[in-house]
Amino acid sequence: MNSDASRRRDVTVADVARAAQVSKAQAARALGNYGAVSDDVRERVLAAAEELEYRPNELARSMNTGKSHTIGVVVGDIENPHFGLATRGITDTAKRSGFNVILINTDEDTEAEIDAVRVLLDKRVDGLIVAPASSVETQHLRRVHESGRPLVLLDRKASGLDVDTVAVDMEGISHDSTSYLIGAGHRRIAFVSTLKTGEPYRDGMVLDSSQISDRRDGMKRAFDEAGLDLPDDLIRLNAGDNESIRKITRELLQRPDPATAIIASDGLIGLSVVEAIQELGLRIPDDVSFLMYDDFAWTRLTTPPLTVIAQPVYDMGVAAAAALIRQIEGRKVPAAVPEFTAELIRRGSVAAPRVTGAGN
Amino acid sequence: MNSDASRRRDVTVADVARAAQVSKAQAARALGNYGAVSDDVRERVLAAAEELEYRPNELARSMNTGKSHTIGVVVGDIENPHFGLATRGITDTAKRSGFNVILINTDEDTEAEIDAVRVLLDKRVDGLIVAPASSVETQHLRRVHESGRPLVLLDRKASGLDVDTVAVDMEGISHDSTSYLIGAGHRRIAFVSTLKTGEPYRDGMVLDSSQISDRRDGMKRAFDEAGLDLPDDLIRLNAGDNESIRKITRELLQRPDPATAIIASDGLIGLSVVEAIQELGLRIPDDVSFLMYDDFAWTRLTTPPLTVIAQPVYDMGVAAAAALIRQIEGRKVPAAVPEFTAELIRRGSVAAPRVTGAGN
DNA sequence: CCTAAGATTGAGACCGGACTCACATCGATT
DNA sequence: AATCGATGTGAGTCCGGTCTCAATCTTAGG
Repeated sequence: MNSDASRRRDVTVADVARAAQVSKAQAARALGNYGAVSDDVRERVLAAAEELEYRPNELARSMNTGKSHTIGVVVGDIENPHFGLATRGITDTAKRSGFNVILINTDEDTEAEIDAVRVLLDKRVDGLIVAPASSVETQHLRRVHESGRPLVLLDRKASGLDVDTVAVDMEGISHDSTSYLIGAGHRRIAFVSTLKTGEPYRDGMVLDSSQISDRRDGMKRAFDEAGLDLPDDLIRLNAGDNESIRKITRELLQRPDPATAIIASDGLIGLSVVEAIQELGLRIPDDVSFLMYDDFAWTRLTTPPLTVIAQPVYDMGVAAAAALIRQIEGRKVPAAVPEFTAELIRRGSVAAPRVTGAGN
Repeated sequence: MNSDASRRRDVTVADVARAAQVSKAQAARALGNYGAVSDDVRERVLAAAEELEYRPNELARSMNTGKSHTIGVVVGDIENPHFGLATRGITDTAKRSGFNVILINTDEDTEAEIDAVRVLLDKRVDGLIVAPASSVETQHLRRVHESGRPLVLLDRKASGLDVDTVAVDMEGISHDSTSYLIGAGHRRIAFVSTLKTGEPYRDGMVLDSSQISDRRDGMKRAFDEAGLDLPDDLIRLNAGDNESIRKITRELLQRPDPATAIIASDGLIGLSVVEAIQELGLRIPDDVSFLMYDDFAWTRLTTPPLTVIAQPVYDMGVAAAAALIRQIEGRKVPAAVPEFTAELIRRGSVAAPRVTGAGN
């Protein structure tokens, strides 16, 4: 009928108003569903809008409402199912409340994170959910918080930053699972984490990630309670790619006084550790016990199925989004973020350590 | 020093201009790095901006440039590592070119997809990458394309829609892997997919997803070439949650004329199928051969390691983003999207079928 | 020393909605 | 019939940038 060529410009309220023979203001009111509009006008405007396939420009709308109905999510790596699931919880919840999600990956790099936060702020997101790469370098997050922009932290705390934080009680679960290993007879328990540090682990070292330092603390408490010393020499940081993790694993198991149990700090590391163990021809749990954080579905399929520490990741994503949206919508009630607890799921990868001559 | 209270309003060019004692226009030019500005003015403006911690409002900028530097990504489920990895490829590439990503999940529901596309368009994204839930219901995508908005499809084609599509040659790899199974002696080869349909599979049925129908075609060709008939009764659609997949698997293996090999159409399904096989007390590959799409890392850890069809998912994400950005930046050269091919990685889950009395 | 090309600069329009304000309209109140 | 609060309605401003345009300043060539 009319101009069917792919015309460039979008249809605006002004166009609709003209077609409906009313003022721009009236058209805007009818379309935006606010103010007073007579039935007659509303009908004509809506009909014209339909006819012209009018779609509001959310950008323009955000301009003067100040709300973009968008939240920014900054995570280390969506490729990691842990974050994938959390992100799912966030997006599901956001969508339910009419919010969209802009996602940015940081590769656990603080510089990238600072940049991501800036970009998101420039885009005027209504709020931010961040899984901070560092619990120490947090000035950028502090600035966000001080500027009054809603902010919720996921997975890790930020030292000295009093914001809603959705995370499990890592110290507790770390303590419990370590005690479990100690109870099974293990003394040489290794812990492998990706946390990047300039130097290898040593006692008393300040760890950049609350998640990791809490776990270390939990392990230490468990050892203390058992009247034993935490084997500092078996705590390994800087586990990066598959290759480096396998190297670390080999080292842990082939040293003079080898680890009899290994705890992997996440599912991706766990994968490589198990691979390395298999490559060494060792058997789980006969030769070495294994336990990892993240209850990925595949852990049920290995032989033996793996004992893991399950975190309610999806629910945590939901809670983070809910808390953020609550802040955005300005409910005064802080309505404390629920506490989440991790759970030790005992499958088959932990057993008593192989008895060696040392015991005699 | 100055007002330290958390003031609400953001700093604008006008504020900076005032502080630098120049006109708004000049300040904007200095900040936006366009037009002619004297060194003196530039310095003062930049200093003032720094001092006031000025940050441009990207929304306002997008308003009149018409570009949001944001691309919309619509996928079935980021929780699925397949999409997680693809998304990673997209975000990495986008970031490198200065684009941000808004992500929306559809749960493979066309209604949700239509909605997602609309929302993204309203937000004036510069372009869209969509993994269409359906290859048949594609009017909404066609409309996007016709409106001239850059669009790239991922993983699946949309019938009759001539847009850049990043996908592997499914028919080919399906043919090859089926031939491989046939070569190993299998005749009763099952195929399990999540594709939702109102009714069970029957010969000649139109399948909603190009991915699935291509695979069916590939299987059929392989059987044809071997002078055999494709066992229609072993093609199962509507595999939903873990429970239903296990049920389907049990049924496939416990029927009178059971499947001797199962192909899972993605890694999530594969997981449940393997679980069900283990629950039945059957062994892979002695009792039943198994092969799945998606080369997830954990497939190396099971006993035996699984034979899989690997797709260069990350690279496909990269290619999709690159193609989209190319469109956005208006390069006339179509620069055809590269062809991707999947690869059959033979690990240990395929063997000759157990010899039964039937052969005599 | 004069003039024109080129560099600077400020005023103001504009993007597409939301919203304020002043001015009708209109049935209801007394 | 005069008055009043409750709608309806249109003109115009604003949000925070970009960009056009005309005016002003420099500065080099003649």
